[in-house]
Amino acid sequence: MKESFGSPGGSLAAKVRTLAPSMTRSMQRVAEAVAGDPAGCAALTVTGLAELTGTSEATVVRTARLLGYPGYRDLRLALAGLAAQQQSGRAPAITTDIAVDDSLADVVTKLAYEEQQTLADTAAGLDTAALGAAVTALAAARRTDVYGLGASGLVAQDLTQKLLRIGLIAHAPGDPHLAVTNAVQLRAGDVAIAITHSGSTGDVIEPLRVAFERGATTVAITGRPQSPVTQYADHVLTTSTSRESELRPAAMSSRTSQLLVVDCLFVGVAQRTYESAAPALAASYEALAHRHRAGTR
Amino acid sequence: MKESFGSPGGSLAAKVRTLAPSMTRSMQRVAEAVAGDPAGCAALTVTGLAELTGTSEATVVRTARLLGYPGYRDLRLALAGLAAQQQSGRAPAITTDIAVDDSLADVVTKLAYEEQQTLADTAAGLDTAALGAAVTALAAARRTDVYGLGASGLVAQDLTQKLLRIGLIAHAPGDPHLAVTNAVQLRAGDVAIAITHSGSTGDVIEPLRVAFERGATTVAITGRPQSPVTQYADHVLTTSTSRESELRPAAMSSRTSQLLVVDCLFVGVAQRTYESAAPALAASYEALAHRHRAGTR
DNA sequence: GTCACCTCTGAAAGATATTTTCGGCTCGGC
DNA sequence: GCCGAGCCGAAAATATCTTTCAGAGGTGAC
Repeated sequence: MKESFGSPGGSLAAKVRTLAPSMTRSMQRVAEAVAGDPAGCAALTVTGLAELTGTSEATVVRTARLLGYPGYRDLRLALAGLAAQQQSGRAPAITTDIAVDDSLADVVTKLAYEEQQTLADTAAGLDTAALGAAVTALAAARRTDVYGLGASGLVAQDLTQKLLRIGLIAHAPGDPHLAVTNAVQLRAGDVAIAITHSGSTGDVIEPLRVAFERGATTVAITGRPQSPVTQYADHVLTTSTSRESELRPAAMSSRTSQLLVVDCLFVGVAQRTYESAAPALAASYEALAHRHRAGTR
Repeated sequence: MKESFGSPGGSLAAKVRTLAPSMTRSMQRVAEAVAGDPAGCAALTVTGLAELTGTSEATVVRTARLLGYPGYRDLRLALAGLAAQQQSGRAPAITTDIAVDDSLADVVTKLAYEEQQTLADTAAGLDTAALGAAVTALAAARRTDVYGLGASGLVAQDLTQKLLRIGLIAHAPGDPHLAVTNAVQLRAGDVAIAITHSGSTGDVIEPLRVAFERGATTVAITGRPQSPVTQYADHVLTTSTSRESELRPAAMSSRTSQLLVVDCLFVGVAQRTYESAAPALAASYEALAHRHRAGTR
């Protein structure tokens, strides 16, 4: 299952981070060079870049392909564009990681900044076509299952809650065994969504595989577009991967990224089914009102 | 045809005008095409541009030379850069709400933008002193309860998961009755956190009240600093409230905001308890590793 | 520890794109 | 009408990019 990134203009560094794990050593060297000095690399031919990174032309081309371009030529053009953009638009860039001795005010600033960055990267890297396909499938689904464990499990529940609110039928089984038994019930026209950052969480892949084989439309939300989970996904939605540090585990940024994707799905579905979604939203709001005490003091 | 002056690449149109008189007819055609649609021309090969302008490759190359580039290849790179610059120069300026007939690409952009906004607002409005007090209490707590329902319930679970990962004892009872029975067990030195956007969710206030009366340190994470829940809170952490629209319920932005606050709490606590937190984090990471299948390629 | 297998890697062949060459062509002047 | 100057494009020559293929290196099984 191959998915192309939506906008080639999106942050290249983010793309490199996302795909780095699925790269071989020499490809990583090339990717690093490219992400580190776009302007410099744009001036080089395949051969030049191959020599600079101590690899071969073939590897350079392979890297370009992995980054979503048809070949090196196109990567080079994109690089030139990127360089020009950087030139004009000076990024402010808070570079340092969160340290043990940072003040709380620093922590707040850095966390907020990094999450903003994550959001921007995700938005830039999201494949609108795949998103559209997923939305269409969801809007028409008889029922929807959402699989996710750990931090991703919360995202799965979030999506489920939202879909229920607009009158769709959705489940987010937390127990992997139940997930599989649920998946068996799916058939063509139903939708199954797997959420996993690594893309290789067996307990999440398994129910998706079952759903896939039962003919349901399957969607994977993952940070690794080349990972096992995508084998069984009709549509792949890529979340961004930001560099992690000891104090800020990857789970944190992947959650932010996943939530944005899930929100987009939700809003998309709500648009498509507006006629029924709007009253359903209003109704669920009403139903909760009496649970909140009156005043604000 | 709009051209931006001043930027290094932007002078292309000017260059064309200056040199036009010394150009032959077919070269002018090429120069015009290039100045008129840099982005489009950047996508073409020599042959393509020659066909488009009804001329030959040789003429295209000659034109490139005249414009000051060593050959067409370099002109093309410059063109790509120019196009990217024009692209980015266009201010996005997202003002409008998400509408029913927005394209998915618009939805993605707007959602990302609004969430970024929410993050910035939250970071700016966060009371560092209260945050510090809450962190101190958490770091020293014998045990911690986190109360939240609905969307806030997921945030509560998120915090709980994280605290557990660094070796603290935390619970996020989902059932309001259990929450109260849990709260009864708390005493001085323990911490109770209530998460509610409205600040007036009875089922969340009640356990916090109990905890407060048992002498535990209580924290409220709410969007309404004047709401009932704050009566029983030693420390109040305010989340931002952005304007909501029909397609983007308040729950969405409050969740983003709440998660940032919760992340700050977590990182703060991890800093304070670094000695024990670091190995605990590493250990939980290890434990999960075998749940992920090997390959990614 | 050894073997078989699989993946990664770069050299070289093959395909494209760019540059150069060169001869035909047009157009103005005589 | 004839001549020359310079413009123009077809095609050859070159550079660049892409693909193929076989060896290197690592990994897991036995």
